[in-house]
Amino acid sequence: MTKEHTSMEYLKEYLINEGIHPSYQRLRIFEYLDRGEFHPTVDMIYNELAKEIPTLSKTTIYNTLNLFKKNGIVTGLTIEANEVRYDTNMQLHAHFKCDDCGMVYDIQVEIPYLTSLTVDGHRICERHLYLKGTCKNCLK
Amino acid sequence: MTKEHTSMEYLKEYLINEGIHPSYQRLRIFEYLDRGEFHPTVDMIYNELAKEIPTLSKTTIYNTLNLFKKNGIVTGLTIEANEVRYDTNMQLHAHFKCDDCGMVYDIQVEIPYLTSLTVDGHRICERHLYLKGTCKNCLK
DNA sequence: TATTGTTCTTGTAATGGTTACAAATTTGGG
DNA sequence: CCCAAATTTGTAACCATTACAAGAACAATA
Repeated sequence: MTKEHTSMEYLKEYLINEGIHPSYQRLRIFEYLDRGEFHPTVDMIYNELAKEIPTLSKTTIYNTLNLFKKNGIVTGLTIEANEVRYDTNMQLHAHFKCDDCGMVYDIQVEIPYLTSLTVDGHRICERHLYLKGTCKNCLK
Repeated sequence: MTKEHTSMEYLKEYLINEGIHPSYQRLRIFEYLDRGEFHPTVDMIYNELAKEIPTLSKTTIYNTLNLFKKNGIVTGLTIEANEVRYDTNMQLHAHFKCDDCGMVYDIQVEIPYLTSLTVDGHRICERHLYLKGTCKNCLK
């Protein structure tokens, strides 16, 4: 998915094309993920969506995210050991996490090396580039 | 630390120089980590060392690894959400994890971009490049 | 060498994120 | 409208990690 805000109808089509039955919960979860550079955790998704979907269960969120991952439309970022953040932007890019405020930023990278299909004879399927430090805003 | 096997005496000096009191447990844990490209988990360290140090506690391993991390002589790799692997090689390098056998390989990288101190105005302190796929051996 | 305060280690219990599981609900096709 | 399949839900289980406090080892001093 791109970062532009997209209509529910479009997202529904998108899920169907990716072989995912677009149930109400799945659609809402995907829509929330796709809103921008949120990179939310399961808790963030739950806390936000439970306001509008009172019956929502955390298990559903886990199930849904695992389904999305299996179908390759979402990736989990394990920048920190104790929290997985989810991203719908499947294009090759890096992530910067601020140690102060916890914000995770998308970083566009131009590293031809990363697009290589193999390294030292190993076949590469996934690439994760994580940077940590103090962000722009917290440096002020 | 480099990847060459090093004597206990040298490791002891090294810990002292880094401001870490070299207790027996700390020394043995560090020695185990430094043996090669193991990148072991806490469980691996425990299972291996408990054979020779029957009183060893997992809490000690956690305490020790956290101390090592705080003093900057060890880094935790969060390639997977459910397991942290530990590395004494503090030089900038990437890691490749095989989805089949679970092995984690060191990858030497030559990416000037990664040594940059800032990106998009954020100050970078840590860099992690994780690759996943199928390793050389499992491809056969 | 005995003393004493400090550091280090250990076991148990608590915590928190994730998964397993089975019941309840919703959905789609005939 | 009804039934079978898929989806959602809540509870309980699981597992890695941390909190905590007691016990052991250590270092410094006299």
